[in-house]
Amino acid sequence: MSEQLKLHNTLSRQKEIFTPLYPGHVGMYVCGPTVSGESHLGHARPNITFDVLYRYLLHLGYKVRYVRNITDAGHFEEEGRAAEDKIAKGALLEKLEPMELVQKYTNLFHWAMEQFNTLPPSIEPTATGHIVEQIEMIKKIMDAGFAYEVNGSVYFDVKKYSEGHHYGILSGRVIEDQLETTRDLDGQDEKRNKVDFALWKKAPPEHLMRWPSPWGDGFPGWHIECSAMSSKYLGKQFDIHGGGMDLQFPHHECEIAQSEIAQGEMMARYWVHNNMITINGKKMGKSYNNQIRLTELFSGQHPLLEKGYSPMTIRFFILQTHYRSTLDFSNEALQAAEKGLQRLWHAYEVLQKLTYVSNGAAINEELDAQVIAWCRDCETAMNDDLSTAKVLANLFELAPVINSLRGGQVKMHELNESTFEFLKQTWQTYLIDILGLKPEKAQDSNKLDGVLQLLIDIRKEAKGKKDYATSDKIRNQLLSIGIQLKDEKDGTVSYAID
RNA sequence: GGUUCCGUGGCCGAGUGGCUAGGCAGAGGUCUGCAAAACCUUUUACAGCGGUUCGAAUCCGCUCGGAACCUCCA
Repeated sequence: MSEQLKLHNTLSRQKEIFTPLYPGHVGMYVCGPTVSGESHLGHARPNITFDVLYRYLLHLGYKVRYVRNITDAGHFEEEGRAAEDKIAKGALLEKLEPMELVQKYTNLFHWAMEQFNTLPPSIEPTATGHIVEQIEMIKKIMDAGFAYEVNGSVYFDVKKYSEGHHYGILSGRVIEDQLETTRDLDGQDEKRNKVDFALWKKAPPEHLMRWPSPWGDGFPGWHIECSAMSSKYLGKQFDIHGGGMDLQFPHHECEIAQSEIAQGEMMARYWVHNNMITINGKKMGKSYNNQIRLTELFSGQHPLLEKGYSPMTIRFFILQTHYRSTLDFSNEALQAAEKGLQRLWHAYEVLQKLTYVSNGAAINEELDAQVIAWCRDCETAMNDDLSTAKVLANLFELAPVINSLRGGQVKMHELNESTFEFLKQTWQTYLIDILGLKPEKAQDSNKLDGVLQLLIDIRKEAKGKKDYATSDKIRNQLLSIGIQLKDEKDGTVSYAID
């Protein structure tokens, strides 16, 4: 009775059973970052969410092509540098080279994603690398009569589109309302209607990024890249399109309209949107001036941060909430996550060291069944629209069982061997492979381990002689540098390094 | 104003008609030379008011409060 994966489809506003277009294969497109600035905590959410979806699809045995774009074309300026630029007209090297800026933030983004242990997408296309494809698509839309040129810019005619198509199908917007609020604000604009959006923008002389086109020098509009690149790599129609909820309108709505006209099909079948990260109840975003950059988050260098938080703590923090709920940032919540994750790691490490032994004594049927149930429920939870929070809750339920096996409160023979193997496999599969968490502490080198074993021995000898001054000194000094000794139930001593 | 969504115990957060969520914090206990860790036990819930139902945190209505989108935004 294996269950099927269900995903919440924004198009229907319901959870739907996921069936790929082509059996065994999944095409997934996720809107990536605009690399005109440094990534902040908000950016971590979609990338971690869709990384988990990607990993889960792989786990289910699908061959997945995961495409995540880099938006590196547009009206970019770097803060603090734009002003200088206008003055420094001299040497080429003194000027801001747009690709330099874009490269810098792309590198930073990649670095952060690596910290979060996200798998790289199969293809990571850039907007600047697909100008030709975008121009071609714009031409198609013009030929079809759904776009018009004004002064070297090209706009999509939303009003005309809406006469034969449902503009607002994704976001639930009503075109008439949009048109009405328009009239007052119209005027100086080149657009026929305010709802129209740019496919191509004419570049003013001082504009840094520019490419030649049939309509003169300019740069692509804000939505066309996703339509052009997704169809190039995933086909006219593909399975999953993901991104932040704030992209539903207008970005994804525009993508749908463009693709519909250019290739006559609804581009994606399942639209998956993650919710926002808030801070003090407000969305973290540029316009609110409340974003915490990832570099600041890791280092703790930010007025709102009491300390730095590791990438895995943040990943765990994000996965502890369902991806469609808002997630409120606070130091308290992050610190709770940090401790919770530590507990999970401890149990994971203990589990790695356990091996099954049985003396033929009776199985504790109740416990055995309960362990199986918690393990099985991980799959059920993931299938239910990626309930990562529930998966983690199950692992937390299992943690005391694991610790008890180590501590002796529960004997190994109380579990069936198959149950124990299932337990081990579940942690490996869900914690490591699917949720993508990984141990962060520096690999314990053999030498460090040797030193610690020596200290543990000396402490043991001291304790044997009731020389508690010495034994406590070893324990306390190690603790002060972040190494915690743990006296286990069975008399052995283990340690944990911060 | 329009569209959409949310309001769960000290904090964070699952759950969507009946069955313990979970984490962090707090309390008590076991263990310990004392601790820590670990294990066991445990207090405080479903914004308010009405309705549907044998039964609602869960469905419906209203009220109050909050958020997102409608402009670049993950």
